[in-house]
Amino acid sequence: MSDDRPLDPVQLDAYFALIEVSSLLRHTVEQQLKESGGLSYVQFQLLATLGDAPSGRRRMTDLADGVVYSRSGLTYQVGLLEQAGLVTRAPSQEDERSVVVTITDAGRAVLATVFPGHIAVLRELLLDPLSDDDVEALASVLDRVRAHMRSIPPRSAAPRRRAPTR
Amino acid sequence: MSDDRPLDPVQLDAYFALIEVSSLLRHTVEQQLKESGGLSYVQFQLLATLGDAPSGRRRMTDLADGVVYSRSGLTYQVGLLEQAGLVTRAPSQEDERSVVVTITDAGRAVLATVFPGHIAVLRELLLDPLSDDDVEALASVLDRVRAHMRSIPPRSAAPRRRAPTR
DNA sequence: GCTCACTGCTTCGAATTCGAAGCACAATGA
DNA sequence: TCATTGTGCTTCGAATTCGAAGCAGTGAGC
Repeated sequence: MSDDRPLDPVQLDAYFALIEVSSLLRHTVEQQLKESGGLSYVQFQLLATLGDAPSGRRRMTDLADGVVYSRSGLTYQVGLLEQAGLVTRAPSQEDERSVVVTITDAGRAVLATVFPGHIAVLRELLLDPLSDDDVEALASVLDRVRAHMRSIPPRSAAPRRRAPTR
Repeated sequence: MSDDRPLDPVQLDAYFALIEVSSLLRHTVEQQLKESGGLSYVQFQLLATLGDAPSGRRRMTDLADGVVYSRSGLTYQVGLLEQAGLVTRAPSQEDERSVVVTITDAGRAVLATVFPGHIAVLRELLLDPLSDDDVEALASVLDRVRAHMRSIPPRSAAPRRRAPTR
């Protein structure tokens, strides 16, 4: 099925540049977040996701999906946020298994504190060297890739306990 | 200096898409590497960098720069690769402080084993939904961003032991 | 109502990660 | 030459990460 020829230089370049740019961006952002609000990148993503949500709440599972993260890691980080008073955890009414996480006022406050610096880093590193058209093009291409990725079943789609080939 | 206005939706979208795409890509690639060759992503990057180098050797520092990684983490991972027999470590002749890492034949073999699957994942996730022009555009924009990032002094550029403001 | 498979989350241990501190060599300059 | 500063790497401890296993609660089928 899949094509064994090597990638051409432009494809390789796109790939390497993507990895390097996102790594560097993430590193810098992480540092800014730590300095200005004592947050890790994941914690910021979680708070931001919650801040966007209708009433500031989401189920653990939905959070994990939005953040590309392992379940256990999520439990850990949400635990830290809870300790810090930035979120609240409570079992769902509808489904006794689910846990609903809610952002607190303190959480929103931290978010507000951290945001300006966050945006400044984005501008400085990512946006400054690009024209509006560039940004548009980048968004357009990556949107398409993202949609494609989401539509593909994850590699280990095998359910938890399932007779293999039987 | 920096502009306090919020980002417009397209800019935000470009940013979020960049993060999500690179995270998902990295996750999937990592998994493929682990299955097919028992390598972590960093280990693969290191081997690939060495494989590209003139005579398969590089100093630790140069490796770290190419990979966006902490020094101590590099020491750890190179240690693992050495244990596995995929690289060799030896002090540099010219500078007694430096350590020169060299890829072994076994290392090249693993690289060769892993590569086809690696490329297949790239195609499947990243390249398939894109036209040649899209890839070209992506590479062009990200190249520019990468060059810009490299030209900016790292945030904590302060030398190791330095009187602060004095 | 019961049973059985599934889902949502947490706990556990092992592996990886980072930054700070330490060690040895190098280079500068008095 | 010798002190002083700087550079390259490693070691150390603490924090984070993941996957596997475990524990309820749900829901489908009988």
